[in-house]
Amino acid sequence: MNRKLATIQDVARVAGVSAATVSRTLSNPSVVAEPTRQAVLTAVEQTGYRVNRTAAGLRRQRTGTVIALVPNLANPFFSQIFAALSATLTEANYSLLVADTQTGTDPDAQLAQHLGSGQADGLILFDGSLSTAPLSIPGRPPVIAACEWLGADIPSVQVENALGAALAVRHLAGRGHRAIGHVTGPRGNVLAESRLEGFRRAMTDLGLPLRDDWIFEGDYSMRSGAAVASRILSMRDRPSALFFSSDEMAIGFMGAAQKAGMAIPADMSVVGFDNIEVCEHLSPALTTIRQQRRLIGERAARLLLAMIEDRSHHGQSERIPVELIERSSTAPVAL
Amino acid sequence: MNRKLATIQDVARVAGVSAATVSRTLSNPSVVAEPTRQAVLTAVEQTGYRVNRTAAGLRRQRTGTVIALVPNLANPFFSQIFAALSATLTEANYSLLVADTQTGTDPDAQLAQHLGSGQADGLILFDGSLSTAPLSIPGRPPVIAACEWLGADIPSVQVENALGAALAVRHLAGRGHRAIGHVTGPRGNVLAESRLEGFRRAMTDLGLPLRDDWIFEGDYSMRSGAAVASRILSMRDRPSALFFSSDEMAIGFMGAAQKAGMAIPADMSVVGFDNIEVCEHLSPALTTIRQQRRLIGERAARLLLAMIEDRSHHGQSERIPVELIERSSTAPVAL
DNA sequence: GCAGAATCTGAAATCGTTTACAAGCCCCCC
DNA sequence: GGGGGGCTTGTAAACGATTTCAGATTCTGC
Repeated sequence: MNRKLATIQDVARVAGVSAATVSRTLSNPSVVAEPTRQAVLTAVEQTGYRVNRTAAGLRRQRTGTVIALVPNLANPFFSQIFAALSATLTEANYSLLVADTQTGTDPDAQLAQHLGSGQADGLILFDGSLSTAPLSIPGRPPVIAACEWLGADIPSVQVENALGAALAVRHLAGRGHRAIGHVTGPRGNVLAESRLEGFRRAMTDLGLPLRDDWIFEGDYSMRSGAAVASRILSMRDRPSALFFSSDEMAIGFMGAAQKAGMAIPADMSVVGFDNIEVCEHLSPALTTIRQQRRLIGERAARLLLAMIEDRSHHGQSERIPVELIERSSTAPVAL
Repeated sequence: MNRKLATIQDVARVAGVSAATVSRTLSNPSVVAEPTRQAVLTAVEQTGYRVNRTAAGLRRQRTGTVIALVPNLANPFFSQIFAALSATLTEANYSLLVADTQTGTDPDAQLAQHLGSGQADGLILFDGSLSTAPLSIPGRPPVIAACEWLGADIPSVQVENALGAALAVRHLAGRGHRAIGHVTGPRGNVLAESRLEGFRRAMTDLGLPLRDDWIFEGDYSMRSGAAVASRILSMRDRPSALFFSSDEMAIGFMGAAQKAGMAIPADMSVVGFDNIEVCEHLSPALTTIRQQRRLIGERAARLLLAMIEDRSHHGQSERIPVELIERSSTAPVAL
C-alpha cells in the first residue's frame, strides 16, 4: 500500500489556496473566481483527489447511502428491483447498500442498528415481517416499505396483489374452469395472505367452489411447487387448474408434474405470479400475473428520495398495477 | 422528524462519565471498571444509542463497507453470490454496497471514484472489462476480481471455465456426438473467451471437427439463446449437440426449439453452464456445468477480508472447481 | 508508611470535510 | 475622500466518534 489518499489539504497546498476554497470549487464553483477555480481544478487533477465521502458525510449530516433490507438476498426476484433502485439512486448521487434480514442477528435488532447508526439517509424494507418497534427511535432516517408492507403509517410501494389473484381466477373461469386450486406463499407472509384473500374473494364472486383441500401452502420456492405436484398427483379428485402465488412454485410444479406424465395445459392449467424472465421460455410458456419489478424499484427510490429531500417521514404510497400475461400453460377445461 | 439520534455525548451525560469512557465501554469493555461499565450500558439502553458509523469510520480509517461492482445488477446470476458475500461480510461486521458499472457515468470513472473516495475498505470487481488504470491511484483500498478477472496482479476468485467446457464436450462425445456446436457469450468477455478456448481445445483433443458455422455468438441472455434456435432450425446441416456458455441461453434455445417442434434431447442434446436453480425443474431438466456461486461469494469475501486485515494488495487467488450435472437434456446421438 | 506499579478515567487531539463568519480588496458614487 | 456594497478568500468551528497521554486513585510489597 503506497501512501495515503490525497486529502483536500494536499490539493489546497498544491493550488496555493485554503481548503475552504477547494471545497467551494468542488461543490459550489460559481462563488470562486475563475483563475482560482482553474488552479484548484488543476491541482485536483494532479493529485487525483476525490472528496472523502466519510468526512463529507459527517460534516453535512447525510451519507448519500440508502439501505435495502431484503428477506433473502439469494432470491433472484430482487435482481431487477435492485437494478432499477441502483439506477435511480445513482442518478441522484446515492449509493445502494443491501442487507439480508435473515443473516446475522435478529432481524429487528438489525433494523434498529441500521436506523440508529446514521449509516444511511433512508431505508427500503422489503420484509413485511419486521417489527415496527425500532421505527420509534428519535432522529431516525425516513423509511419506506416495498413489495411487502408493515403498517399504515409507513409509506409503501405495493403491487395490486388481490387484483392479480382475481385476474388469474377470472382468466381460468373464463376458460370454463370451476375446479381451481391455489398454492399460497408461506403462512403469515403479507403477500401470500392478500393473494389468498384475492383468490377467495374472486372465487366466491364468480360462484365457484372454494375447497380447502385445494389450497396448498408453499414457500415461493420451486421445490415447494414440486412438492405440491406430488400431492396433487396422489389425489383422486383434482382441480383442473392451479393458481400459484409465485412463478417459481408454478415452475417447480410444472417440472415435477410433466416428469410424472401430466400434460400441461391439457390435464392442468397453471397460472403463476411475477412474470419472471424465464416464464416466456418454458415449455409450455407460463401464463402469469405480471409484476413490474423495475417499476417497483424506480418508484421506491423516487419515493424515498423525495422523503429524504423533505426531511419527512411521510410520503405518497403507490400501487403498481398488475396485468395477466396469457401464454400456453392455460387452456379451456377438458370436458 | 423528531430530534436527532443520540450521540456519545448524550450517553456520557446520562451516565455521568466522559465520552472516552463510553467509547471504551463499547469497543474495549475490559479496560473499564465494572460499575462504570454498568452505568454506561444502562445509559446506552436508555438513550437508544448506537455508534455513528460515519464518525467512527472517519476516526479509525476504515468504513466497514465493501463494494461489489457488477456489470449488470439485474442479472440474477449474482443473487446467490451476493447472499454469500453478505453473509460472510456480516459475520465480520462489514456491510455490502452494490453498484452497477453500466449505470451512470463511464465505468472506469466510477471505479476510480469508488477507489478514491474512501467509501469502502475494499472492492470486488465482477466486471472483467474494467480498465486497470484507476488501480494505480496511491492509497487505494485492496481490490480483487471475482468470476471475471483483469490481470495477473490483481488477486481473483475464478471458476475453472476451460475445464467446464471440456467436461461438457467430453460428456457429449461420450454419448457418441461428433457434431457439437457452441454458443458463446459476448465476444471479448473473458469468460466467453476461455470457455470457447476450452471448447476448442477439448474438441481437437478428442479429434472432433471444429466448424466455425457451428459456433454462435450470444450474450448470455435467454433471448439470444432463442435467436440461436431459429438460426439452427434453418440450417440444413446441423450439429447434434450444443454447448451453451450460460444456462440462460440454453433455456432460451430449448424454449424456442421445442416450440418449433424440435425434440430435446432426441433431436438435439443441450448442455448449459452455471447450474442456475431452474435447470432442474425444466422439461427436460438441463444438463449443465455447475458453478458454485455461493462458494464464489464466500471465498471472494474471505480473500478480500484477509487483504483488508493485512493492509495488503496481494492475496492468494483461488479457483473454484466445476462439475458436470447430468440431467435429461442430453442423450446418446441418434443414428 | 512509602515507592512504584497497576488500574481507571478524562482532556484534548485527531480523522477530512463543510460552512458561518469575518476580513480584505476593489469599485462606485455621492 | 470616504462609506457602502460586491466579490473572493481564509480562519476556525463544527460533525461524532476514537485514542493518546497524563493525571488520579488504589494496590502491592517491603
